[in-house]
Amino acid sequence: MDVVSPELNSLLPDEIMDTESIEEVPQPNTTTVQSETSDDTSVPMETDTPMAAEKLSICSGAASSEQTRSLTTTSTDSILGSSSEGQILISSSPPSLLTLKSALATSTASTKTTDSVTSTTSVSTSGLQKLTAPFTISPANHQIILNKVASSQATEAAKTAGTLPQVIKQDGQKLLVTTIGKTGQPIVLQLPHMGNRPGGSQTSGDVKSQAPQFKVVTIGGKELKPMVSTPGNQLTTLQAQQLKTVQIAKKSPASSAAPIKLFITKTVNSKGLTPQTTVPAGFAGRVVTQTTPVMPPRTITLSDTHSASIQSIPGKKIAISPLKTPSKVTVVSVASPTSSSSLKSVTLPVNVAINQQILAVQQSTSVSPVKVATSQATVQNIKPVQSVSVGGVAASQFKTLIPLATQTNVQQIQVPGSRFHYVRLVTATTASSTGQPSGPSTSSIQTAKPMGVSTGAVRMSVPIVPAQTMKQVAPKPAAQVVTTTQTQQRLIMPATPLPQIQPNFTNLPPGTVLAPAPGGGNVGYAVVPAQYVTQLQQSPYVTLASTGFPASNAVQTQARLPLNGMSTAESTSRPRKPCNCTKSQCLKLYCDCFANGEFCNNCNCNNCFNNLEHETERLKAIKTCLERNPEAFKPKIGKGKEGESERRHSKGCNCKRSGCLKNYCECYEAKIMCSSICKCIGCKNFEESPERKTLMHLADAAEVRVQQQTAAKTKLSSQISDLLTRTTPVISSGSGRLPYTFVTKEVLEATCECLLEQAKKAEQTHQPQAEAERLILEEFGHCLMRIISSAGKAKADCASINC
DNA sequence: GAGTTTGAAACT
DNA sequence: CAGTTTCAAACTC
Repeated sequence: MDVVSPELNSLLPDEIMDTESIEEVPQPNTTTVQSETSDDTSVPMETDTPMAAEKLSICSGAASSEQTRSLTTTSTDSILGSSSEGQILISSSPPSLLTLKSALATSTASTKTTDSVTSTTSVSTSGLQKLTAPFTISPANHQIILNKVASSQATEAAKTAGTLPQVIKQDGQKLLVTTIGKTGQPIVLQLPHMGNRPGGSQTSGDVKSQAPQFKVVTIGGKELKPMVSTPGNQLTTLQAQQLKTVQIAKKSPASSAAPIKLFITKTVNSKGLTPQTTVPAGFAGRVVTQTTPVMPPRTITLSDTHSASIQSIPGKKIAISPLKTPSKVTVVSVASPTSSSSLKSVTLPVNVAINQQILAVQQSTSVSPVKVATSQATVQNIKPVQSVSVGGVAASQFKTLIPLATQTNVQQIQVPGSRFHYVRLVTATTASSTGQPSGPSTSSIQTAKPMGVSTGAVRMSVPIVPAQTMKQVAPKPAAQVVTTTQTQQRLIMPATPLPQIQPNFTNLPPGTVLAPAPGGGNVGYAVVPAQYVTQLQQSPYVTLASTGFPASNAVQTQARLPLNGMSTAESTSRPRKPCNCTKSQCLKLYCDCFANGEFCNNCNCNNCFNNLEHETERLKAIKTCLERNPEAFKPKIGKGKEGESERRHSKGCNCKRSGCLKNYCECYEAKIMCSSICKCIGCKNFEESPERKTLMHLADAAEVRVQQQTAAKTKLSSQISDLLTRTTPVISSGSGRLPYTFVTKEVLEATCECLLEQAKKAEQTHQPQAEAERLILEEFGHCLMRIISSAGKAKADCASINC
């Protein structure tokens, strides 16, 4: 296997490297990949951090650099590889590592895209190596973006490169992958494109400015010419933080199909901060990274299943914003509308398995149900039009699944001041014009039937929805929240037309859900950043707006980030602690509720602004926090470096007096050891620490005691309850309580007979009514006395036998 | 429950 | 970036 230089590998995100289950799936079928330049203007995605960008692009043109590789649409296996070091490799070899195939390869479970026809794309390295990557081409304008960086940068870069729309032809189309530069040098992989597409670029000029060190090479026919060349692109070392982008643009030659782009962008943080990867859908394919022998193989799988009948839909884009939390996985599936769509069957599964992030986007028409395979080898038939695939995810990882129920145009929406990316979904009917309201009116929100994908660790994220936003896009009754039988999936919220939302986007807090899209049966569900994880269903705090709710009462969703250092199950099962803030108005990170992305609920705080009533202030506060620290809402406990503890504090603690053995210490509180990045003094929170061990033993013992006590209480309660249920109710009588079961039906009948007899007697004797009543009541009293007497006697007998 | 301690967050 | 202040949770009594 051909491997790009280790230095390049080092640039790849760690998440990518963690990906497992590289699967070779030779795809015999070679199908035509068509993509067409779309008029859609992609919404630039925010960049987590300004960085130098390194870009891999598969573009038309001849590769000039030494590490140039060609991607050819042939029946061979193609490999896109990246090393753990953040290096992105596109290597091909007969025994290809990377396979672009229609099904999600991660799972052995059969993932069938019944309607889709797999096209094979081969990647050849310098003509010496060929990699076949079968993939399906999505409708026009579909874009797949794996991006941690602002899309704007990528867009700009694309503009500079002048290679926006890329077209992959069915046969013989050649893709050259040029790895330019050595260590740290930007690599651009770009599919051959038909022509420039102004405004359609996903990349922004920021790339150039921020990351002068990337080089884009377009391969046009046999001629290779550098698309972008910056001074630093040759062998210079990348900046501390570098952006890597893999862009694959597909464009149908003459068809109306819009180009499909695949961007894999990574920002490499010199500090080793958790990089994030976003995979926009629209293109299935599998990128297998890590061919480096030294590094454990990590795989990014992009499976692109494309039926031969597939026709690209112009203006259709899917951009998945980078995940806020590395440990979260966002899965977005966009389903084509069942309506009269030109598309007969489109399956655009994108399965990306990245260390802690997996983004899977699969798009298909309603006509062709798609099976989704999860990493757990779980294959489900999702409703037609919806399919989500997730692969290779660790159990503890957070994942967000947001199916998009309709054929939609997806646009990235950037919220100024935040790093969150939003996805806009536009129904197919209005797909023609991007950026315009797709739906007839917001008032009509159709029933959305989001599907959850069964992945053990998958959970739906429910972003916080500001009331303000919801006022405009308040979910209509039809909106449905569907959860699968699987454990951790949660919510799905319908996407709303951009125009309605957009005005508020600047104020949207991270995790805001784009609301239900209007328009006929085409309701899209937009995901929103995984930043906020929902408390839906499980949480008593969650309030979902329901049908008929006035806009002002619109959804108040309790969103919650995974508690730091806690697993999903833990965070969800453990009740949230109410805060006691008094001065911060619960709008600063002092407030745990706010810090966790939650609204205050049942708290003890004073002058709380962390609620819908003060959404403006709240949004402003969120923005302020993010400006101050973009990582502010990220979990503090993340994955440590290789060889270190699995979990560690992202910043480390600064304890001075607690010895890091009290809950003052965030590390100790998270039940993790202090790490090298901690600045604590007198730390005793390390593996061999006797104090810590003692403390742990005590804690364990205490926990055991608590559990035992709880169990005992539970058992006792159960017994009492059982006893009460079995024991008939009693009536009080003197010293004790007598079971009223003595008042049986027979007793009642007898009593009534006695009373009737008394009445008859009075009637026969022609007693006045008053006298008759008195006699009856008197008899009733006698009856009661006899009953009580009998009950008392029975009780005594029962007690004597200890019953 | 009040007061103290602690360290993160916020501020300068 | 370092020092200081503010803040709320953790802790003690």
